[in-house]
Amino acid sequence: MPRSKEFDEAEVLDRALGLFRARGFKHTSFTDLVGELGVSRQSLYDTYGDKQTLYQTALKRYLERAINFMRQQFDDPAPTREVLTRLFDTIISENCDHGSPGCLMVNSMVELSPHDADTRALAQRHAREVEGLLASRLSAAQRKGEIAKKKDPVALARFFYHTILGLSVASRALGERKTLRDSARLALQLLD
Amino acid sequence: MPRSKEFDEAEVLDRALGLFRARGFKHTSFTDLVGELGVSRQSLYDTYGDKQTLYQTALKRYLERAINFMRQQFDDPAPTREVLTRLFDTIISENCDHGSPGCLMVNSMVELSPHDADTRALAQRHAREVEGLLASRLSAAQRKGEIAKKKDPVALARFFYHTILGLSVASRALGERKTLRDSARLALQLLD
DNA sequence: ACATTTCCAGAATAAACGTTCTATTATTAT
DNA sequence: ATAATAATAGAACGTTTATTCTGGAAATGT
Repeated sequence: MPRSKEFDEAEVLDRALGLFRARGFKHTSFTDLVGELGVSRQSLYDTYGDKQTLYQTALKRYLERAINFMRQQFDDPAPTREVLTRLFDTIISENCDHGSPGCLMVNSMVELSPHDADTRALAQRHAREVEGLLASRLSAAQRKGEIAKKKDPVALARFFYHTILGLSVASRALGERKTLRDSARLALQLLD
Repeated sequence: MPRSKEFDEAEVLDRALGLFRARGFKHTSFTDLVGELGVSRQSLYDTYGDKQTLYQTALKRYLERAINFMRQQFDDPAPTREVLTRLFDTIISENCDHGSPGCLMVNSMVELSPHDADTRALAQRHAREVEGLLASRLSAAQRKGEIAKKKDPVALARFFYHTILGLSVASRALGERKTLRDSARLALQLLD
């Protein structure tokens, strides 16, 4: 019967994700992966398929985690303003504090979306999901009178999503955490 | 004495810029450039240096144009709100309407800034310039009473810059022009 | 003990890459 | 006309790329 795998499939996938996130798809060679993951070339192919498939798998995992995290934050019964503030701060920290890797989805949107239909589809689906979560929380907050009622929650949700995209780019290339937090605070004043 | 160049150096540089902008640095091979610019390999090397230098030259040209355009928009004595609305709309059109090429600076920030110190420096300098232009126009508008006075114009300027970054990413990967315009309108409500 | 399967190290392959070289032709200023 | 420069096409070079192949060592379940 088979010999069992010597590495943790999920953990190695996460480390691959980290490399792709920091360097991008094209700038991460398969040899880089072999060297830095500590797993042999053949094992990587056997386990995850080719480079493109590995990337897509990592990206899907990343998006799933991002959506779950957001859903979980929005389960918090605290005031929406607080919840959103915490969410933005977490996103900024997450993007800034690990050697400026930015967000894998944003990196993919810029590097791959124009050439790769699959990535483009993932990006569009993810955008709709995020906007949906934001919009439903915002309209609930409006019903509870937590935030101003005169703005369209869907438009507001899209705007906040665009803000997150901008902060991710800025964190990758400029990376001044305090400045980004200030920007997030300012964006949230649109709730008034 | 020398034979004169058969191609317009500036025009070919602009076309190279367009290719880099649409596909990114790594995804644009030198052979692509030779094929699509209609200029021979050797002439490209003789005129612009190697691929990296060509890219940097194109990027600098792009940034110079962007700053000049912004400066020119801000020379308009019209109300700041109108000027900013027009500016955002132009940026969105520019990024959306040409086969989703996005913004070359944003693309560079994501693809190259983490590995390349020169690109990173260019990104930071450009960010400061844009923020500076925005901030001075905003504080002038505050003095004239065109917009609310209670917000810090520097923070507001940074926020608007981050908004531009976000819209550029969204235009590249999602590209729904009307949605982006709505977002820009919403961001500008922070002037109240 | 044995068959099975996975691991690993590294060679092999074929294509694409950036870059340089060669050779020829065309144009200009003197 | 001649010397000098720049254009062209395409071969050549050495590297790097993703991927596959080879062969052997290691470990597991029966």
